Amino acid sequence: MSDVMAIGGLSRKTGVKVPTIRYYESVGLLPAPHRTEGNRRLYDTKAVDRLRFIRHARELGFEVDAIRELLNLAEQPQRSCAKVDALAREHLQAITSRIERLTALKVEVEGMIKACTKGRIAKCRIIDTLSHHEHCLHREH
Amino acid sequence: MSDVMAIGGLSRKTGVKVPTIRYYESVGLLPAPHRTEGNRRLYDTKAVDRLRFIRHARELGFEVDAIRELLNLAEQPQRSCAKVDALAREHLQAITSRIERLTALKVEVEGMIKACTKGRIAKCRIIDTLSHHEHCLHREH
DNA sequence: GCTACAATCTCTAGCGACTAGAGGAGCAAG
DNA sequence: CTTGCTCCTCTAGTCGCTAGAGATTGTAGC
Repeated sequence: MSDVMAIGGLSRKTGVKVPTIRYYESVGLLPAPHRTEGNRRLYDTKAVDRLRFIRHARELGFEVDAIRELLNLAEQPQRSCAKVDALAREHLQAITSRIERLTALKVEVEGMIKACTKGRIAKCRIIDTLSHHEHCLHREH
Repeated sequence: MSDVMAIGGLSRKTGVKVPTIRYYESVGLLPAPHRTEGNRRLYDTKAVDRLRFIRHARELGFEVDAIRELLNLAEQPQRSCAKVDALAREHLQAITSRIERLTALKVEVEGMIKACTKGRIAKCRIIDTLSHHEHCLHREH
């Protein structure tokens, strides 16, 4: 197995699309790799690991800025991982509040749909609810 | 109470920012209003209602395309509201699947954080988990 | 060596739903 | 009359990519 590959090889190994890899380079998640004489990017297995890390963090919903920080931290093995923990907790908090918000929306929309009597639009409870916020269970959205 | 107002008045009455109102006009959610001689937009109470409808639907997470459809339907009171019902159900489905996905992420991130022993990054379970997808509970994210 | 064709390069623009800012004109109050 | 607010249009930025144009490089078959 060759441990040096072009961008297409890296793409196949990680499942990350070629333009996305270039994008990650442009935003500083991946370092600019060596190039061939013909100006093509050459990657080694370290790049594979790093890209898998990025990909996995993205799948878990971490934002690019957070991933940049995580990558920096990962390169300083002797440091305390308190910062890493904090970043993860921050992310967890963001996920939790998104879930809460969506759940509240779900309740409202479900209520709207249940009220629908499948009649004419003139009497449509859904249209009506959308027109009048005060019909909502919660005012805070 | 004057029933004709400039864009700032409409903004104050609905809580929608001025540039957002102009944006809604540009994407066809609000019709182009009459103008004064000095080229300023003039709105009436119908615009207030329509904007409140838009705003409320947005707060409930409906996308602009769906809102455009809902507004068209709302203008045809004699039609059956089956389409409205379908749009709402579609939206509910989207909310539900977003919640499911986020809940799965939450479980993973919580697991990661719990595994953290607050030591050095070299042994950090969070960094480790991010590096190795196979440590995850579910493979499908 | 020559010819296809695939892979890669850079650059620009698009998505959705706004938001921010520049630079200029209109308008009411002091 | 001038200050200061509101309004106008236009452009560009946000986020994380994705799609495409047009040019170049590399490779496989003949």
